[in-house]
Amino acid sequence: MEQLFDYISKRIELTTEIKDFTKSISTIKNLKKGDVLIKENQIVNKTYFVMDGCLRSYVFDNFGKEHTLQFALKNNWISDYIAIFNNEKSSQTVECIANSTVIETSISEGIDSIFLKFPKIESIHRKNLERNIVSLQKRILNQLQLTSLDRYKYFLKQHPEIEKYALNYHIASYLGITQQSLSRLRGSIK
Amino acid sequence: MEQLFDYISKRIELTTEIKDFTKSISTIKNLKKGDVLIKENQIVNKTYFVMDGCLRSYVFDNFGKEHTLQFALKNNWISDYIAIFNNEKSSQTVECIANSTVIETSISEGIDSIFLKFPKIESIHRKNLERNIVSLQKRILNQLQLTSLDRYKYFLKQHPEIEKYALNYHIASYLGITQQSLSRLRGSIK
DNA sequence: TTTCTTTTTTAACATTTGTTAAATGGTATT
DNA sequence: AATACCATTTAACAAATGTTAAAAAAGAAA
Repeated sequence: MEQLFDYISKRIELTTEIKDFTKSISTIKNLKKGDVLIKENQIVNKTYFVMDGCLRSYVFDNFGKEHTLQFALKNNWISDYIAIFNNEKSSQTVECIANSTVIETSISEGIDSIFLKFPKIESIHRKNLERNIVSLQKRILNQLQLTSLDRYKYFLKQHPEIEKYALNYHIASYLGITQQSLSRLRGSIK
Repeated sequence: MEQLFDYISKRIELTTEIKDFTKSISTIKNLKKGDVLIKENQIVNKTYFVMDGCLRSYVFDNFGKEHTLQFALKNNWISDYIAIFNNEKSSQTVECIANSTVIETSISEGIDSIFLKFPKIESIHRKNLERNIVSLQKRILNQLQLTSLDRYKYFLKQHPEIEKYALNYHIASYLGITQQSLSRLRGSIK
């Protein structure tokens, strides 16, 4: 749990009270490759902080194809935030793509009520949201202006250790191309 | 100015103190089509709430092509948030694509210091960020799974009055296709 | 109206990416 | 080692989108 506090403390100092509260709603879990943490059409009241390993969130389209929204490596949060922020059932699947250790944090009492009790947590959360928006906007701009080859290169820079964990088709479905196209691109690099 | 307060009040009740503070850092501006509010490589210390009309934010790529990140219609905020949240110079251009009335809000004292003085504004901001993340994630998922024709249809639903304001190539550069391709798609609809 | 300017459409061709299917490579299990 | 299973690569062809250039349409200005 200290890993999470270390991570946050780099930006905002944490009181004992906040740490205790966070501990009270969190559990450390060891997960195996293939474990599914969130399925489609569920109520989402948990969010995950990756201590080690790799998780992936994705959706299925009408043809059953998967489209990857996010990879979460060490020190990243992952969940179905569309469901959480909109108070909807999940549309995403969150899955372990490697043996992982995570902190599972329960937000079943409602995130707004947490922020009411601990305004400092709202500040932490707010800053995370801002960083998240920056990276989502950058991803969109990349999608608009880069070729798929350049998107792939940029992706590898952004996710340095991803090739240890992710399959070819995981990455392709994040970039918005087929696994065959990605294979072609990889061939063209050499 | 009441339009902004009405908009916010639907979600959170506003005190006179907050309204007065907001007024003290805000000005109503009448703008003409073609006016540029933010240029590349500037310090960004303003954000804009559209009361009427339409603004657009976009970047230039290495070939001088424009890529649209956002259209802001009535009751929407727009600025270069990558610059603001990262404390960087602007990489985006924000431009009026129709005669517009906006509220220009100065955040030159730093948004963090504003939130320190008025925690309630931080809550309002936080909720806006959450909604923004939902729509950015949905846009990415659409980009991954929809054909350009379906993206175009979805875009029109999302921005009902956009055709009054935006040129063909504005929309194409938002969807990630050329204006010629968009023209083809429009032809195929009839 | 006429002219000038800008935007949109159309067309021919090039390039990229998708689709389908088969072959190859790798890993784990028996 | 042999088998089975899964992931990756390759190839041929189809479809979608980009590129370039010109024509048509729409708007603005004289």
